Amino acid sequence: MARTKKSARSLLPQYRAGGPDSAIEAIWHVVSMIPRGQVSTYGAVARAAGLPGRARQAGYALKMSPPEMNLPWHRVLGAGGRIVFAAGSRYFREQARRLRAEGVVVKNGRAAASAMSDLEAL
DNA sequence: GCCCTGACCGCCA
DNA sequence: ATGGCGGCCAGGG
Repeated sequence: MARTKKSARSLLPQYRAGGPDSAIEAIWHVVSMIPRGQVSTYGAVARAAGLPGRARQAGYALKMSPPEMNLPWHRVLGAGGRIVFAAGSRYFREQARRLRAEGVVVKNGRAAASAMSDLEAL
C-alpha cells in the first residue's frame, strides 16, 4: 500500500468535533481508550469499533493517524500480542521501547498476555 | 474496473 | 513453532 495522506487526515476535524461516525474515526476512538500499561490487538480494536473481521482497517487507521493526535498506537499489537513490524526495524524497536516504558513486559517481540486489556469491558 | 499491496487473522498441515 | 491459504477491504496505479 503506498502512502495516502489527505483522505483520512481530513477526518481529524470531525473526530475532534464529535463522536465517531466513520470506520477510521471509530478505530481512533477505541485506540484512544486503551489504558496505559495495557495492550490490545488490531482485531479486537476493529471489533470494538463495530468492524468485526476488519483488522486491516485498524492497521490502516493507525498508519494514517495524525501524530498530533498522540494516539497510543504502540498499545495495539498483532494477534497474540505480537509486534507486527519486522523484528529489529525502527518501528519495532520504537514500539517495544514505548511499551516497556509503561511497564509492559515485552519478550521476543511479544507482550505478556497479562497486559492484554479486555476492550469489551470498556 | 482489474490487479497488487498491505501496522491483519484464523485455520490447518 | 512455521508456513501456506483464503478471507477482509481501502488505496493507488
